[in-house]
Amino acid sequence: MPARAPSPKPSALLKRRRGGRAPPLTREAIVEAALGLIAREGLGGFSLRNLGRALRCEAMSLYHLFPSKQHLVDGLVDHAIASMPAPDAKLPPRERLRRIAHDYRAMSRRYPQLFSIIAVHRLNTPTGVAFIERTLRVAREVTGDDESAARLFRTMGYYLMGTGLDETSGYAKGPSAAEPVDGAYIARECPQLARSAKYFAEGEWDATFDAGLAALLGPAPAMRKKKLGGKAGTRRRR
Amino acid sequence: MPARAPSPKPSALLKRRRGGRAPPLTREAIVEAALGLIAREGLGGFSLRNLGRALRCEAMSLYHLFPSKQHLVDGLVDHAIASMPAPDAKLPPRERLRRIAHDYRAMSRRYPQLFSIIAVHRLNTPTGVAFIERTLRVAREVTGDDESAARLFRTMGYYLMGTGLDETSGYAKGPSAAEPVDGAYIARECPQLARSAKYFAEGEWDATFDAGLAALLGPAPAMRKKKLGGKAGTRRRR
DNA sequence: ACCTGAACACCGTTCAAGT
DNA sequence: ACCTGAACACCGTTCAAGT
Repeated sequence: MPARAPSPKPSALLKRRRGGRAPPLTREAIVEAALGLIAREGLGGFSLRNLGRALRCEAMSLYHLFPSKQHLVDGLVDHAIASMPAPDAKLPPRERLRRIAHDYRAMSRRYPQLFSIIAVHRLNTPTGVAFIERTLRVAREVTGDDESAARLFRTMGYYLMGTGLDETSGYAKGPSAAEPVDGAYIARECPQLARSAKYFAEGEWDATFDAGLAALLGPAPAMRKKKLGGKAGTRRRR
Repeated sequence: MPARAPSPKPSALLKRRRGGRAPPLTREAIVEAALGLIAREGLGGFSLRNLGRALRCEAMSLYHLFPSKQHLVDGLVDHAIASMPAPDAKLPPRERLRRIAHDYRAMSRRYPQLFSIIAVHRLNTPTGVAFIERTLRVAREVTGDDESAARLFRTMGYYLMGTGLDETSGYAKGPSAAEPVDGAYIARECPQLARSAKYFAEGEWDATFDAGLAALLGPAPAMRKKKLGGKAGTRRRR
């Protein structure tokens, strides 16, 4: 807690909104502030009281725009889902689906702290079902029948969920055992894990992701420039 | 909260442990009680105070066996990981790896409420790294080289993580939008989603899981009895 | 050595009250 | 109409105290 109002009368600061020229509270302002708060402090710091402090209002004022914290979380998830671009209609269907997978992964990296909520949140808002419908239609173009399209959508979704969670909250950054084993123990007891460690490093994540995606979706088209060294990677930004 | 001590003096009940013949508190007893509490009430009900009530002791007594709630969570994850059987050494490597995947999925269904914690928990206890080492060795037998083995382990892990989360906490059972769209909206705006709904039903989960696993790992060996209708499923129990 | 219970610094949410 | 702040029923954890 570095800079938390050294003023002796914090209530004077909190009054700013009503007395001063502060813009009125809006849903968008609250969503932006919440995303910033989560990005800075993680989900552990995401409380309505902290959010009120960031917005210079009382926590309970937020209930005027969002009837509960759950409604606000829905707004955050919608914001993240809506941040994904529409797939480029000029690409062949299989490449469009591959792009969607890369765009989803890019989204998980744009909202790393929020992603553990996004991953298991039902997408049954208008924004959410629009994303699902759009993706299912591309899958249908790829497979040519509804059943295979549904299964491809689902298995690709499992894979994207797991990848995003592992990369944002999992082995690399997630909660560790309170008393983890040390490197000497690994070297002694787990030789295959020791030999695998270099392929688990962050620099290998792109190649691993593309390998799994190719297995689920079919191989990517031959690279235009030869001999890139197998580092396909996620190139698109947003 | 159906049956919560109608007695007018709950403190008398809490005293039972010290005065009576109650067995002493052990780590195992606490882990079992915590798993039961989570299974009954979900992670939302998993507090040290509730756990103390289930064990008829003060919440603070738990600190004697586990220095923090995080240490207890490590114990729960270890318990779940240790519940998976060792793979049958008589099977060919690829089938052994497929079994491990099915065993992991079975574990996620044995601890559905806990699984959202298991999925992102680093497995760096002795039990955890033993599971990783054992699985990596099978993957190494399948691929024949360390790099492909590491990537196969990782991508299969992503897939298992996503599957387990989706089946235990995701679209089917997970948190819903506070104000979801209704069926009429889906039928009108999302025809491909409407056509896909039947393949998303719980009865299709086994077939979908096996389809994705076959894509990542290679097809399962031909079924012994012909014309089973594509419903391979997860047969082993534990 | 093992367990207790008051206390501390937090939560989300309700509600009567202010302007 | 919009915002406040006290209050309620919870958290994990600390700590001095009991037996």
